[in-house]
Amino acid sequence: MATAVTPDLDRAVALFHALSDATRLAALDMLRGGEKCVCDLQNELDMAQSKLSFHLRVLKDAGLVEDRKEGRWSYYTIVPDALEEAHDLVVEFLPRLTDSRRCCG
Amino acid sequence: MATAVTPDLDRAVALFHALSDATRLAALDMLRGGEKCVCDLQNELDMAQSKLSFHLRVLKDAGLVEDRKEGRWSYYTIVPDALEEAHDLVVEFLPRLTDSRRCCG
DNA sequence: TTGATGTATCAAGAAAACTTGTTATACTTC
DNA sequence: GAAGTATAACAAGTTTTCTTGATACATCAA
Repeated sequence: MATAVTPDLDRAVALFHALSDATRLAALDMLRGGEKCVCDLQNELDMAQSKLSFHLRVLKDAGLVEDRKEGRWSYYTIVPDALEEAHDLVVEFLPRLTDSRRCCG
Repeated sequence: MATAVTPDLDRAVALFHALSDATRLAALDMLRGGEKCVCDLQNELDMAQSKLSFHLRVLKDAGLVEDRKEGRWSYYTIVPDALEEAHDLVVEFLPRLTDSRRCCG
């Protein structure tokens, strides 16, 4: 009930921050096509390995992606639930239909 | 066509950045109830005036709110279209259903 | 006009985020 | 093992963003 009315601001800040960087969105965009290894992301995004690793970490910490190790490769995938969550949070900031009186009479 | 497939990363970065701060989300949350003057936001959020002004500016620059002057007051309102835009951008990062083959065979 | 109020803007410092280069670790192949 | 590869993590420097205090401007009240 309360969660439906009052958005979880901390979670929202964390999610939106993770989404607010071009490198991270480019990586997410690649991952829309399915699981990718870091090597592929790195090849296509053409950036320093440590830089990509940093941004993947930010995405992972926000819960937007998951990783999986296999041999010497790490595979990343999008976590759709986290995007749903972001989606819901955005919607929660839409104006309420009621209670729209003005202030400062 | 291309816009439906490839999210506008710059716009997404700008919108998500504007949404990635607790002060700004708190202000937006207040504005869900309808138009408010800066004075009301300031009273309720209890912060330095210049700080609030700074964050309102960020929201305005991102197109998330609009302002209107009346006498010595400034009134702010949410721009629902911008939130719709953010909403759409989030959805665009959900994985595609097709083309989810793995890499690195 | 004078003084008070509401708000925006600016400048300087503080804090956070990002980048780059380096090092560490785990796995694989020889 | 030794050497090479994929990736993570760290450290130092840079850039961006945020905060704070001061100032400016417009409006309103007296």
